[in-house]
Amino acid sequence: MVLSEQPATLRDVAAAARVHPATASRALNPGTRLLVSEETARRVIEAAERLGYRPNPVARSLRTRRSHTVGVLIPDLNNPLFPPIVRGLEDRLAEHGYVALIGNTDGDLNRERMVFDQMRARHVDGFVLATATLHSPILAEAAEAELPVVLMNRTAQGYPFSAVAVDNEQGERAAVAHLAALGHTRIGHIAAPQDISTGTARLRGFLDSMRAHGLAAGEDQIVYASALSIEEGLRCGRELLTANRELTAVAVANDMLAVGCYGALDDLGLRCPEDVSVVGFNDMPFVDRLRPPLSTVRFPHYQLGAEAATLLLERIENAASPVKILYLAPELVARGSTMPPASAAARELPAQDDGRDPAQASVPTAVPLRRGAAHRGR
Amino acid sequence: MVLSEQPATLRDVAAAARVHPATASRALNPGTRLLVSEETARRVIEAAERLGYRPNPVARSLRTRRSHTVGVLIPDLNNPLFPPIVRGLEDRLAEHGYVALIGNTDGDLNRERMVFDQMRARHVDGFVLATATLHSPILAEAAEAELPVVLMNRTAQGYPFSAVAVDNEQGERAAVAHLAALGHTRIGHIAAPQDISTGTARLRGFLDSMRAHGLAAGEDQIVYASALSIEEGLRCGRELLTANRELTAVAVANDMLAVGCYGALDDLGLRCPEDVSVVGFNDMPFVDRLRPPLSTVRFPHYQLGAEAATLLLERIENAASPVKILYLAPELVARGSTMPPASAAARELPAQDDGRDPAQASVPTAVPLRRGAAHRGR
DNA sequence: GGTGCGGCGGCAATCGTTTTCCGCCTCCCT
DNA sequence: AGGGAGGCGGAAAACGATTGCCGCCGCACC
Repeated sequence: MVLSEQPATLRDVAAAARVHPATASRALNPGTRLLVSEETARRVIEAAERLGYRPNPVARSLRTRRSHTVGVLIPDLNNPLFPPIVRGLEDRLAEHGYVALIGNTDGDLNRERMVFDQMRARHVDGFVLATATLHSPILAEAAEAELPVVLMNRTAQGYPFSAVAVDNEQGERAAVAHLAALGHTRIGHIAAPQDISTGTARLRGFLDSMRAHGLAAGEDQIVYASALSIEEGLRCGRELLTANRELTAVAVANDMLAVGCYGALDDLGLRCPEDVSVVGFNDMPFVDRLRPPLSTVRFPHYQLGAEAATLLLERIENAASPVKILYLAPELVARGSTMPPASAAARELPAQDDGRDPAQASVPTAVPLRRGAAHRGR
Repeated sequence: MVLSEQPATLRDVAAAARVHPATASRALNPGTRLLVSEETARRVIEAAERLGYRPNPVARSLRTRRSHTVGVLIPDLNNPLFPPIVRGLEDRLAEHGYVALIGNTDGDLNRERMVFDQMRARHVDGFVLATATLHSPILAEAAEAELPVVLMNRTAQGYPFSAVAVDNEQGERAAVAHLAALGHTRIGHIAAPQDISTGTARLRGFLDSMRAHGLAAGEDQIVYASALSIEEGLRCGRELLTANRELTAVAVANDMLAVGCYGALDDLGLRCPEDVSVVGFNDMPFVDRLRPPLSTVRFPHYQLGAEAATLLLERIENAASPVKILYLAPELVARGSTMPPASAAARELPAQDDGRDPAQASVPTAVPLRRGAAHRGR
């Protein structure tokens, strides 16, 4: 590579290799390389190398109508759940020469429309939407325009979009099963917003599992969050636990809400897990650093993003490729925020799927009491 | 706006308004509008409106060599410190019609080079680098190529780049002053990597302030982290506190490290804040949710990003604009992780800037002991 | 009434690629 | 030896905007 004022263009390469620019183009593109003789290709490639030629992606995009850019709409990048997902997405895209344009929407429809339009104007080749709600107008618009779209994490009915999501029903059932196995019978639920697929699926999982365990699940045991924020978790936690003092456990549909719920417990003078067990959903980063470490439902974040990227690339490369819906299996991870209810007799705890006794992972200052009780019971 | 198969081009608009495409272009661009008659401009604009004309940014970029895109290099997007900063950046950029291309580097030079080259190939108009280290080869390269660059959060000596950063020395001095005011005399420091400006500045602030308070600050009181991760914080915390059992407080140069340090305290059977006070740096999201809530040094995250964007836009719009270095003032926020050392006689605590007694904010299960002890001491 | 000037807007080149359409040359087959 | 086929590569037209240059027209001044 030689240093020059202006970066080398295809014409320069062609001139250096004594061929026509068209030939140089063919020689340089793997797809059309077989159209030129091996000798010519070699000469062109060598010249390109020597001049440090970098194809101008703008010019290429103009001609091919491909920007090798995809738009990614994230409801809230401040939620630490998303960065690892985005990482998986970006890495997979990068393997194929694509880059991601990240847009925050804050769950605000106007904002969502703005960034969506902005990205369309920039001719992104497709979209990964982590913002789907029941009433997203942009889904209909994207379907209408036949844009390649993949829904990520949240799904939506009635659109011809590929999607990758978590089996939320199963995940929430596992959360309830965990609490039930510990001996809890009066379990509350803080539900995520019901215009989001994760909200309804997890609520369904909760109700299903409660019924399957023969436990009552009345309307007074459920509080509906209107957003996925710590503040909203605080509000819901307060409401649920003041209205329903007998609850010994809360299955929270989202870790951000669960973090808020911790705050509510503090406010009400309740201890976690001694007075109330809490289980979240998502296993977002840092919840294992809380006191007590949060029991929650885990799914592979990075993979979710990577799979979404793969699905989108399939649709971009071949518009006729089939629509796929991919579900990732969730897994309960028991930590310190769940333990048997204070009223329950001490007894053998069931083995946990990550091999850790939940009591061992809980607050040092709190665990010895419980562990002692368990030992006495033997 | 009328719906059509192909999106309207400038030619379509021109045809609809019965003018030449060149005239339409002039009429549509605010900068050149005064070159056409008011009547013509009106007609063109009206036609554009009617056809739902959206200028093709790719074609425009090809001609103007401006992509209205800037590259942003982030050392670790999983660090929750960065999302709010990026938000500020993106919002400010959006106001001026620019979008950000976000790139993670993981503190890996190879990765950094890859995304940097990738972004240059895409003809970004400038860079915001939050990844500067003493030895970043790309800084020299960017300077050589006279790219518009703004350094964010981290600075570097000897480059003609604008920068926006925190006054890290002052911040760390405030952290030490806080601990000293509580009565601590044996204070350790977990230093951030010394090839990063924040690492050296905070260490300098620590040493300065220790000296100013007449406190010893020997080499055995300092451990150097080799990365800004929780794991590294864990390692450093263990090392510092096992080597130096008399420490009653640790000033940690970074919140991620501080979170790891919490883990080290647990491992060693030490309680925070009763046995060891901890103060971090950055006030990244969620540290107020830890138990105990982390005392730390705050700076305005969103603003940092927004100012970086402004600085970069200045440089882009006018390459001759002066280089500016902007420092944001930090502010100590005292939470539950700091209290007077156990050995100190109980006494009036200085008023905290957030109005909360640090003891009140700490772990409910732990605080009563300490609070009781304090009461007994009166 | 002629000349000059200024405002408006058309013409065409240009940005750097890709791709379609051909023409040429070679080689092989009959 | 002639003709056809096929491989190779050149010419030129896109893609959709911006912009330097220039011409036209009208008005004003001498």
